[in-house]
Amino acid sequence: MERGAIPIESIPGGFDLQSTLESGQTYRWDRDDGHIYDRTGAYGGTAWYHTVVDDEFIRARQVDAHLEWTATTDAVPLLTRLLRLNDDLDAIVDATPADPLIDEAYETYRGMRIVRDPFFPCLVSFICSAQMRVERIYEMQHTLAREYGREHTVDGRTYHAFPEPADLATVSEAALRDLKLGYRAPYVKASAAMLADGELVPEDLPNDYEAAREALTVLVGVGDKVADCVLLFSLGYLEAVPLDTWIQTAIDEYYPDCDRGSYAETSRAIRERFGPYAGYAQTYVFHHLRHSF
DNA sequence: ATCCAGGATGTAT
DNA sequence: ATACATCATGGA
Repeated sequence: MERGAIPIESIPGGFDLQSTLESGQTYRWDRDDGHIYDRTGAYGGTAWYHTVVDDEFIRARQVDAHLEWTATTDAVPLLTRLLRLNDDLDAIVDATPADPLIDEAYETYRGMRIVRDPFFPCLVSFICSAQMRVERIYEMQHTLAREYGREHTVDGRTYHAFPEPADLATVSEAALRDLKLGYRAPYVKASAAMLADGELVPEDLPNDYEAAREALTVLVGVGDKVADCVLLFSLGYLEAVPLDTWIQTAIDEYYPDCDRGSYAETSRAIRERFGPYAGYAQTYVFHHLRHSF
């Protein structure tokens, strides 16, 4: 195992590991203490988190102004990619128009970053997110990894990667339903098969945001909202604004003029108001609304 | 018991 | 294009 520490001061705009990993963006990091998704605790905690990505095991925590890690390889490049450590948060905040709600969210959770999750686990987690609580989405992804993900043994303990598309494409729908995926089971299986067959290649998606969103909806169980989540939390389209129930409530209360009736038009109105990093603003507001509840 | 949770799909208009 | 019922599961 290798180990290291990234000084927080070297991360432009600061960093907060807990809010980044426990804000409903990614479902691929587990806390060592087994306590998933602590909605009551204050941020700035020093818990260890771990994940398996690209056949590598990574463990990380934030303490004493450092992002500490141990891993089966040099984790700095991986952490930089997964947690978008090169994003200049100050510049992103500066580029976002002043707004009371967004300013408050940025102030409260400053340091939280958009993640860059691997495509397939991100896709599956948000297909599963339909009409589902965040805590249970987490459970479903954990179960999928445990049942069908490749095993990694580290210090005598077993961890699991997330399954590949081909792994879930060949699983029966009934088996997925047994994992409590409900009506999402056939969606996951069908989309996994499409990816395994190369019917959609994430790397070949158009650069244009709206075109990419439209292209993603060919997958089963993927509408505009899930597509936006994948574009934002995996593919780096920082203007993507997932219009979920929480954000819709915020629109009703704070930005009623942005509600244009349809998803596409409301999305455009929100993006015109909040700019090229509207996805960052959305994620801060989403987390702020849920966490302050 | 009834409602709701990071929605999408099939069908009818 | 838009409106509606339907889709599992578990917690409040």
